[in-house]
Amino acid sequence: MGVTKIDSYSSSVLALSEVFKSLGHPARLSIVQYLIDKGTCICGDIVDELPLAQASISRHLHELKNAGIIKGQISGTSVCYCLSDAHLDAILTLIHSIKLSIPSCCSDDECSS
Amino acid sequence: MGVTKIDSYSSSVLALSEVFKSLGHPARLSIVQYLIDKGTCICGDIVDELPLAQASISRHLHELKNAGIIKGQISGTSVCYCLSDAHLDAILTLIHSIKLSIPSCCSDDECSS
DNA sequence: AGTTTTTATCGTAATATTGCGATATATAAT
DNA sequence: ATTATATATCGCAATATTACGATAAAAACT
Repeated sequence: MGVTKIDSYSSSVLALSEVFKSLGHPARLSIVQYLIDKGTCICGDIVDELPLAQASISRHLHELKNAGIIKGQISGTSVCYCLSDAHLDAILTLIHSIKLSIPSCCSDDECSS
Repeated sequence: MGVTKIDSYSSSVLALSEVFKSLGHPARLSIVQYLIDKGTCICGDIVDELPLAQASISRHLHELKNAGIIKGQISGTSVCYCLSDAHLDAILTLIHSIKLSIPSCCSDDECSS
């Protein structure tokens, strides 16, 4: 975060900004989108989906879990992740709202024009 | 953002994550909170509110404007900023929802316990 | 026991962010 | 014209983030 004067803020503002920060990276947002679409994932699913090494995906999953966005359940050798329902509705609403208002984007992915 | 493989993501995901990223810093979130409370501000208002130099506040305002969160209207020697109404409702809902679910925080600021 | 599969963690290099002082710019007031 | 007020930008140093390969850890299978 650079030279952030982190101790100058209330814990409420800090906690809130952590949630936003965790969603403020395209890889982590892609993971959330994947979970919105598919419901659950294991780390390997995302490794297949994004052009990042397994170590990097694991770190991003860890950060999303830290921020309370997702939760993981150990199942054999793998860990099954899903969206934690804490802020889920609000996050979905915001994502939907923002997507609608991004002029350069059509429905889901790239624009042809 | 570190060594981000930024060209591997759709413009939709990139734009969306930019919005989240801009809210993911305590100073910028404090500015948004100020605007929720008071409606408008000039740069100097925030300089009085936060323990940051004028140059830093100006940069944060610029980033919020860049992300489409706020807009500024020149008025004499100062610039009057207010929340842009694009994602406003959705952002308010999310902030409210997250605040409710932060266990260590009571109503607005620090907890006494 | 050894091997495979899956995830997590460590160390490190590359890059981004943050914050500040100094300075530039632009309007308003004297 | 000069001064005051308000904001923006530049250059730099300090710190944070990101990504990777290598390796560890832990369960499942042979």
